[in-house]
Amino acid sequence: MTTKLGQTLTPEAVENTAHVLRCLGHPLRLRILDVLERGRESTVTEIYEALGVEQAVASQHLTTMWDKGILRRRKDGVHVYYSIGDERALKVLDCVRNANC
Amino acid sequence: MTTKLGQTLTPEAVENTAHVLRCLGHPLRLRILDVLERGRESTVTEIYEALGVEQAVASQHLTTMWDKGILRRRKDGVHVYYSIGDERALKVLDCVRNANC
DNA sequence: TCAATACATTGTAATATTCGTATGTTACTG
DNA sequence: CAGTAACATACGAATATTACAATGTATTGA
Repeated sequence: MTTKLGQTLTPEAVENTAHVLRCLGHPLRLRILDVLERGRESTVTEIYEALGVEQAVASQHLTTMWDKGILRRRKDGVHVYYSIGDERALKVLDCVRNANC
Repeated sequence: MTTKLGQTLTPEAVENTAHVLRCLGHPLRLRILDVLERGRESTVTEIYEALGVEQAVASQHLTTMWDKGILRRRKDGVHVYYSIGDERALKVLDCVRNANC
């Protein structure tokens, strides 16, 4: 017989990891991270103008990433500042992009 | 004015990265990686039995990951042996799972 | 209070994913 | 060659994602 193949990961851990990775796996969301990576903090307007997309689309993706804990957000008057809220996201990007991890 | 926010990543790099991450972002595919991580190499039968899913479903996901270069496959007679073909996949998993990256 | 700016949310049509079933293909065995 | 085991593929229904347009909400300033 071969080695017994079991799974060590809990179902919750698997689901959670899958959600985060799937969330990162979208071109626009990756570009948002790219912008935030060099700008540290940006408003929604800065982001959607930099990326050349509809305001609503940017807002949707930002909210999605905020829901997953990937982004952090801070409200100041009429502006909402987004920043990276989970350093693992950047690590993941480095892994896939440059293979230097 | 604020700092000009441009994007340094090429569209191809973004698309490629997104595809890989999205591919990893599926519970069953993560569990497949988990099996392969400890077993080094497994047949389709071993995998779908270990995970308790339909043979066709496992085969579909395995082929998907093979297409993306995440898995490697080797045919030996009537068996097809799958193994991890891109170490970055494991690094990404470590990042998201344990945050030790 | 009115208007404008900055974001978020909702509704929806187009598209993509995923699973299960059925069917094909290939390699082996008798 | 017939039968079977191991995998892959094709197809369809259910579901999820996405972008866009429209609308809602909150904050600020005149």
